[in-house]
Amino acid sequence: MKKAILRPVSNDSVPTKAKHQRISEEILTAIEEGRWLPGDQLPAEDQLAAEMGASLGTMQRALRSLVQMGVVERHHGRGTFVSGARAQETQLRHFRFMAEGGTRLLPVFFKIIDVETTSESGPWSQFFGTPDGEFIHIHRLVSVNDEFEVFSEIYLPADRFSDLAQMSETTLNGVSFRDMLAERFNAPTLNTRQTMACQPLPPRVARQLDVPPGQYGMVWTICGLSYRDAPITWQRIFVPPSDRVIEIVPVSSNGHPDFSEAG
Amino acid sequence: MKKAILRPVSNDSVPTKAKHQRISEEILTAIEEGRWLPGDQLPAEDQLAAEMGASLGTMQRALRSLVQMGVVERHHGRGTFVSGARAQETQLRHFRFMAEGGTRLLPVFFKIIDVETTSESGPWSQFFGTPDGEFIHIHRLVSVNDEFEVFSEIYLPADRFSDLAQMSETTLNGVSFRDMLAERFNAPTLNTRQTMACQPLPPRVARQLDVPPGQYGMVWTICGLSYRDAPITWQRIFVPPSDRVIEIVPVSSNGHPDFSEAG
DNA sequence: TGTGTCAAGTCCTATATAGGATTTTCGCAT
DNA sequence: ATGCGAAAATCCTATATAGGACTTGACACA
Repeated sequence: MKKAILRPVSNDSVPTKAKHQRISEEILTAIEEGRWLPGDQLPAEDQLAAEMGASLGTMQRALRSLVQMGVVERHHGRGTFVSGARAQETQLRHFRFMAEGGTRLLPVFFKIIDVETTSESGPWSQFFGTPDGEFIHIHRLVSVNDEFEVFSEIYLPADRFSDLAQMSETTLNGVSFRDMLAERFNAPTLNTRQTMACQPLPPRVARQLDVPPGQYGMVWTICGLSYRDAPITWQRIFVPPSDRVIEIVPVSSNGHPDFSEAG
Repeated sequence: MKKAILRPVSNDSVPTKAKHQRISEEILTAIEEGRWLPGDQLPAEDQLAAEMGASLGTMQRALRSLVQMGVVERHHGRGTFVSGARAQETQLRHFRFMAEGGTRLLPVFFKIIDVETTSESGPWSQFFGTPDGEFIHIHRLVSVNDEFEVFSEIYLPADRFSDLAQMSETTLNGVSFRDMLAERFNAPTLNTRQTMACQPLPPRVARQLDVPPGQYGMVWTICGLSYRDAPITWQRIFVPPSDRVIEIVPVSSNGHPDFSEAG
């Protein structure tokens, strides 16, 4: 290629990003670092544009993309706000439980079985990228709509969430981890990677769920990601089969107004 | 409200849509009606803008949203094209099969077991909104990576796809329905609704898959939607458990460059 | 024949600007 | 106090315009 020769010496292989992208990332970083907290109102778009040396149109485009990511919300005539845990309630569950008619089932009760700290390695340590790290490991029984129960285990990096290990079990009981992590640790779950398989339930789980040993069920793995896809939770949920057809439906990842601009 | 009183009489409760949305829909309609076919190149953006009486910026915004929907593709310096089946290959599978290491498994072989026409009602007729309609009903064995097999049944509305019923089984053997419907019937699957459950496999399925009767497996329902969420396929897939941990991973609905503008 | 250059076609980014729509605030008259 | 109405703050849509970047194909030249 001739052009390669003609290029200036500063050939940063990174193909310079568009301004609206850089702005979008800059704002994301600020939120990620907690300089703006969930619920906070951002400066007005024209003010932001001026501050960051961009035109209004460019700033609007950057903000639109943040809206799509679920990081901020904009309200006509009111302002732009950092999304809180509440806002994400309906978002980003790739799956959710559903009854036969199509009505939605919600996890209503979380009962802690035990909390321990471990440095055991496994898929979770791979997910967190810290093979020798310490993890908080929590077993829970989750009741869905008071109708049936699933067994859940969660791994969290111990260093980042050390405060959590010291919370009493009674404090943790009954709360949604996702909400708690978003509210108390500025670690909202913005995206997930999930896998699912049909396997015999482990003996311990079968015992807890009160099903026969060797019973098949669904094993559902959920990796929770936050800003910039930083890993925050590794979770495995064991779902026993039930004859009242309980289903799991996928929800699109950005929860979103799919194709919001298309109406 | 004062303003309500001052409003003109033509109070169409439909809150007038934005121009870029109307344009986006207009183009979508044209594609939907086959006035532009998959692979076709659309006029240049400035030309389109002129034709439809919009500014360049507005047209670009409309086109961006169509890109996000997966309806068209734009290539810098080349043009804007209606997405074909090929383009959707990586898109919109909420789930896909995956081996333990994370490598992807692809359905490689489709073997037709039988094709029949039925007016039986069921969840499919509800999905299509035609309780008394006729449906083409096809049973297939699908081989994934030559490693394991799943059993699949598909329902299609007979009126729309009558040509299909007349195709010979040998023609249908081995093809992906999604690709075939997109290419031959201008009915690309742009979105899906899926549910999953862990249940005993029906006797017939267990026999076909060569697993013990009563064996638990995953029952996976996929409703395929096309332009404007028009229903096109109702499919149910029966997956036997396997000890080589076969998993199913969700893929975000628009397949996309999730948060494409954020980098 | 192969090669390099140039031009046309196309999409992409960005700006400045104007006006409209929605929500909140606040002062003022009752 | 209460309610009304104007003003301010904010987001939303749309336009016109300028220049840059990528792709393709034609044409001249070796």
